Amino acid sequence: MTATAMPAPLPPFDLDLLRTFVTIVDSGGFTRAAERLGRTQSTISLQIKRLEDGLGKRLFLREGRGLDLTPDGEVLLTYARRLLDMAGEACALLMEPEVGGVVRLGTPEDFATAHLPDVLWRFSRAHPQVALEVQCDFTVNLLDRFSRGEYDLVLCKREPQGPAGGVKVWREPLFWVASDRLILDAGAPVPLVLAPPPDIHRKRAIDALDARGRPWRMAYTSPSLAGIKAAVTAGLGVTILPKDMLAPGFHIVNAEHDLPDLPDIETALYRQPGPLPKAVELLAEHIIRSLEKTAAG
Amino acid sequence: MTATAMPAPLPPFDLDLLRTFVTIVDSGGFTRAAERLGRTQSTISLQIKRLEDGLGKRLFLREGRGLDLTPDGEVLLTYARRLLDMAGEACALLMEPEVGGVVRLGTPEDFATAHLPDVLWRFSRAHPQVALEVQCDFTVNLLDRFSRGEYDLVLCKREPQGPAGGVKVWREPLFWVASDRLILDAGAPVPLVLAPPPDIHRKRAIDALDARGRPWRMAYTSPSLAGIKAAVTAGLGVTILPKDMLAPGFHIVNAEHDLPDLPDIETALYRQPGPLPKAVELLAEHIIRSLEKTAAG
DNA sequence: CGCCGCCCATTGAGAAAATCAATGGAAGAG
DNA sequence: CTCTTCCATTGATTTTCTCAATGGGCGGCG
Repeated sequence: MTATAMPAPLPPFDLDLLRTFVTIVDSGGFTRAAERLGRTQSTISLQIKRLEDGLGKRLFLREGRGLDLTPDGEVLLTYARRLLDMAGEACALLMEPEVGGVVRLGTPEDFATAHLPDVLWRFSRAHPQVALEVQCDFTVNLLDRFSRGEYDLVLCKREPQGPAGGVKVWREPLFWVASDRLILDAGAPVPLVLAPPPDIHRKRAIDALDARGRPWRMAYTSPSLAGIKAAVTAGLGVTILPKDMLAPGFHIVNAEHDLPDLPDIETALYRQPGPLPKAVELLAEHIIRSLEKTAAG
Repeated sequence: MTATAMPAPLPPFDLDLLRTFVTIVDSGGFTRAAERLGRTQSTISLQIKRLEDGLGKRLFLREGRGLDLTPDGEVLLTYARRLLDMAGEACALLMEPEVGGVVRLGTPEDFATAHLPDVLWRFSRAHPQVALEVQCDFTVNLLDRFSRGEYDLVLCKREPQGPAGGVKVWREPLFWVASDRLILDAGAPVPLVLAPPPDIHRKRAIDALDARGRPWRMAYTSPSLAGIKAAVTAGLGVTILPKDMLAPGFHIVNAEHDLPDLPDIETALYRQPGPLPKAVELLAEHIIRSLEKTAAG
């Protein structure tokens, strides 16, 4: 799935050296750090020399008696701690017995189709003992069932300035789309192809048109993304979709038909409050981390 | 500042090995990875062996032709990528010329007093060329001036389910506190020691008492935390504070005087929209990272 | 003022580890 | 069946890391 990446630029880092580095800072001296790490003092000294030479930056100010960090040393220190923490975390996770259990995830159908397959595939490979129960539904239903505890996690669409509490995992602009077959007179009501009422896209579309005073009519209603795409392909009307969910033959027609711009759609991950089973935490972490790389601000 | 930490548990990680590992995954084979990394194939093979032996886990399934990751390998892969990314980021930051400029930070006074000194001290050591301009004010004023662009960053108190957009950096419960000297009849109005009107604590206290139908009177008003503490110490009334801000001689009197529980107070960091100067980004990152370790959920 | 102790830097030798080139074995392609 | 491809293994070579010993700077203390 991942494209071949560059061979990595120049990371001359050695976690052992970084550990020595933070140990020195925490214990307040080369000699004490040597004791704590079970090495000789000269080894510590050389390790720091290696680190400094590799970076081309001095890390400590040797002012006779006391040790002091240089600005660069201070910067490196925070990263060193984070790197060591993360390494320890990874290690702990790997040493742990395989996680198992069930995770119930609620998500909008379109999001599941567009962005989740790869994410969930990777997760299930990493944790084959975890049973995933993914259900697709409308945002309002998702939130409703979530509040009744029927899901451990839900992904929900929300307004860019929507309710807090969740972690934003995705954001993208929405466009009006139609196929070539659509014939639309400038004066006629806009034929809409949308999901039935509790759908957030439906609300978006109608609100935007009403705000502009543009007449519209509901041409086709389907709860599934496939149904909507079929209707749009058939030229029955226009719908709204994010850019990367266009089917073949679809075009963005915002400009062509003078349709109002739509606010961005934001998807957030919500988890049940309180302590959660390991498997749930892992999936939540995984979803957030997997999507944060690609999600536009 | 940081206490001597444990010597680190069991860190058998080598970033070079991890880089080899992800390169294999990305390029789809030991041999190709060897070319890309400028090593021989046998070296790659031994490096993976080292990784696997060190972890005591197999990372690849060698099924004749194709390579496949084991579940453990899949887990390690995500961590390996994150570790390498972070190392690269650290490297890039260190190689960059020293950042300079001015950062204007707005913050509530009590938060600045309790949590910021160490955080800002470390930042100024890491980036001595950055001039920090910290101003303390009430939340409403902070937000107001922030919206006029007078601050690059603001820390603001908000309700646990407050407005989105900021990053939560702190959360803690609030308590009613008083000193020994306070004499309070059960029936008499509660004497309050609070900051003047645009203060969020003031609103909290009054709302909670009103909701309970409990009479109160404003006994003392001071815009500064020091003034409030002085008044409470003098026994003039009760105020509300987070647990770790109690002055000597203060006690939590929620139960003793049957005062209503208060919702948690949450502090969030807001930054101006759009691209920001490097120094501002760095300080924002630094504040978030420094506080996330200690902040309660 | 000068001695002593503490702490970090340096040096050279020895030990350990990583790399390489070459070879072997297993599995798919033709 | 043969040929190619790919990973595992082996032994020699080179590099790197560590150690013990020594040197230099600085402050405390007599």
